[in-house]
Amino acid sequence: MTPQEKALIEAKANVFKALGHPTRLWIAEQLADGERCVCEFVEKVDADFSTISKHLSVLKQAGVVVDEKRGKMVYYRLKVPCILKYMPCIEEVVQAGIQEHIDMLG
Amino acid sequence: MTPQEKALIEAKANVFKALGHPTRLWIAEQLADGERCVCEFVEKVDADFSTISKHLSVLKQAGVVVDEKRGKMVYYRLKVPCILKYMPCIEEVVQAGIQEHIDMLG
DNA sequence: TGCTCATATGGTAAAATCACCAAATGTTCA
DNA sequence: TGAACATTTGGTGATTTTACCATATGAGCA
Repeated sequence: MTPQEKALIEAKANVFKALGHPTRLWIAEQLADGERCVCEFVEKVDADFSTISKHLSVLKQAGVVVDEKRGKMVYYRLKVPCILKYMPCIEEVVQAGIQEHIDMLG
Repeated sequence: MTPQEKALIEAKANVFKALGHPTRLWIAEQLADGERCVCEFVEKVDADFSTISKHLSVLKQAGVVVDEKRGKMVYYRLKVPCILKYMPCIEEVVQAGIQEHIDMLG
């Protein structure tokens, strides 16, 4: 594996890792139909302002979202919306796991 | 958010998390064109047998791969191949980040 | 049965992640 | 300018992840 290949796979893994936290995944899904300000997330998740802010920073640094400050507020949106096209496949993985679990019990 | 919704998003995040490690993502990509035995991974990655085995176990428990023992060897394959279908999008995220970095320097 | 090979599991120390609190920053408005 | 607001940053302790080593399991073969 060349250093370039290694760097690429690390960057890609980093994208998955960023989405690999329930709160961050939820945030990404919230951005499906457009931008949201930070305050909207804090309102809906029962978590500290700073916690949300740090999650957003992880998503931003992974390249999943971009932010824009307008007035007092900061708005976030998906940088590369195709990310969301992934979800049906992920749900398929989850469903397969659940089905297997049911089969095992039955 | 209902308990069901919460459980679903946690399960989905877990799939992303499983892919969110360079070695595990690499393993998943290796499985693109069919099954591989554990020994093949160990050969190509410079890591301990037990390390690879544990990564495989994470992927398995997340529902990404399935294993099958045949004779002395254990073979792994992708359970839900669509996982790989969206790599171009992930690469797009990464590329966008790199481009931005270049622009910033230039 | 006993040996060897392929893989898994348990233990452990170092590093990373997470959520909260407190304090800093930067923006608007009086 | 100064108060109020939205968000970020720094610090901390608890928990999780990771990679290695040593040991266990389980299959095939002598």
